[in-house]
Amino acid sequence: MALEHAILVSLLEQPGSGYELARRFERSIGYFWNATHQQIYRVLKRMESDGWIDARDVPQQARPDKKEYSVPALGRAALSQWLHEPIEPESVRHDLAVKIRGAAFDDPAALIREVERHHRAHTDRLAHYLAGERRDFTGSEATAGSEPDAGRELQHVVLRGGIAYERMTLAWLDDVLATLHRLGTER
Amino acid sequence: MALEHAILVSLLEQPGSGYELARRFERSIGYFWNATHQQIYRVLKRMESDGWIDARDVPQQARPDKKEYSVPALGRAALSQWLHEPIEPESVRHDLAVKIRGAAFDDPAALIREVERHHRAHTDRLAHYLAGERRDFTGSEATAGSEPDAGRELQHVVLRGGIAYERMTLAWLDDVLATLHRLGTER
DNA sequence: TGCATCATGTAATCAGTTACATGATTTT
DNA sequence: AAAATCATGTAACTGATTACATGATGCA
Repeated sequence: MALEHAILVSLLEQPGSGYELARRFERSIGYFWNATHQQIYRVLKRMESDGWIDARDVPQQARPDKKEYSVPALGRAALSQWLHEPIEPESVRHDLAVKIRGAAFDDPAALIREVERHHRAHTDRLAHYLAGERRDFTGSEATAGSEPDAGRELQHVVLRGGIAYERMTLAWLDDVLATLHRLGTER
Repeated sequence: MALEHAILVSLLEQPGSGYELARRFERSIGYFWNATHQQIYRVLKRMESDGWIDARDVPQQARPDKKEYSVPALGRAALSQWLHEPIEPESVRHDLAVKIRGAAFDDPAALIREVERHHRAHTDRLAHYLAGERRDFTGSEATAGSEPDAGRELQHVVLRGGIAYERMTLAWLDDVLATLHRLGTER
C-alpha cells in the first residue's frame, strides 16, 4: 500500500498530470515501482477526495486540457507519517528463479534462450541507468561552494542501487547460463 | 500468474500438504516467491479441479489427517508449457527506494534507523542462505564419478542468486547510510 | 492451564491487470 | 491516410491480504 506514497513523492519532486505521472512510472520512479495509467487515475481520485493532493485545471494550446496535481500540507503530513512507519524488508518475487528450478523437470537447455533474453534486457536497462547517471549526476559534485542538494543526493543513491542491482543480476545470469550449458554437455 | 507454477515445482521436488507448502513458502521457495496458507489452499483447490495435481488422504497418528498432493502428467504438461512461454524481466517494487527519495521532503536523518533495521534483516538472511549452502551444497561437487544431479545444480544456482542479491543489497545499504550521514552532518 | 504446532478452511476487502472507450493534434 | 502522442477515464476480472474460525496433540 504505497502507490499513494510513490505518487506523493513524485508530485513533490515535480507537480504534474495523471498522464505525466504514468510516464514517470515508465521511467525514473518506475525503476522501482510500476503502475499503469488506469491505476494511477483511480488512486489520484481517491487522494484528491482525501485532500492529499490538489488539482488545478490547466488549459493548453493545441492539446487537451490537463489537471495538474500538487501536494498540500495534508499530503506532506501523510507522506511524513508513512516515512516514520517501519516497513518489512521485501521478499523478491522472481519468476525466473521458479523457471530455473522447474527446468529440472523439463529440458534445461530450453531455458537458455529465455535466460539470454533476460540478459539482453538487463544489459539495456543498465546502459539506460548509466546514461541517466552521466546526464544528471556528473560535475556538480566537483562544484565547490554549492550547497548540498539533499533531493539530488537521495535520487542519486537510489539510482546507484538500480545500477548495482542490474550488475549483480547480469553476473548471476552469466552463472545461470554457465550452469545450464554444463548440464547440457555433461550428459 | 505463476503461484500455480511455483506450487507445481515445489510438489515435483517433493509431494506434500497445503500446510507443508505454506511452510516451504516461508523458507526455500519463499526466498523468491511468497504466499500465505489461505492463498495456497484456494489455489490448490483450483489446481485439483483442473487436474493439475492429485490429492491423497493421509491418516496420521496423533496428528490431524492431511491431504498429500502430487503432480500427474497433466500438471507436468502445464508446467512445461509455462516454461516455454517467455516472461517479462520483472521490475522490482522497492518501498525503501520510495522512502529514500521521500526523505528529501522530511528529515533524512529519521530514515537512518529504518535503513539500519533493513541492514540487519538482510545480514540475517544472508547468513541463513550461507548456512543452507554449506548444509546442502558442499562435498558432492568433489565426489568423483557421481552423475550430475540437474535438480540439485539448479537449486544451487538459484541459491547463489539469493546470496548475490543479499550481498549487493548490503553494500547498497552501506552506501545509503553513508549518504544519509553525509546529509546530516554537512549542514 | 496455557501456549505452540499441525492442519484446514471461509469471508471480506483491497490492489492490480486487462479490456474497452473517446477524442484532439502532430508526425510520417 | 494512417499512426503516434497527449489526455482521461469506466468496467470486469483476477490476485493478494487480512480477519475470522475450528479442533486436535504435545510441551512447559
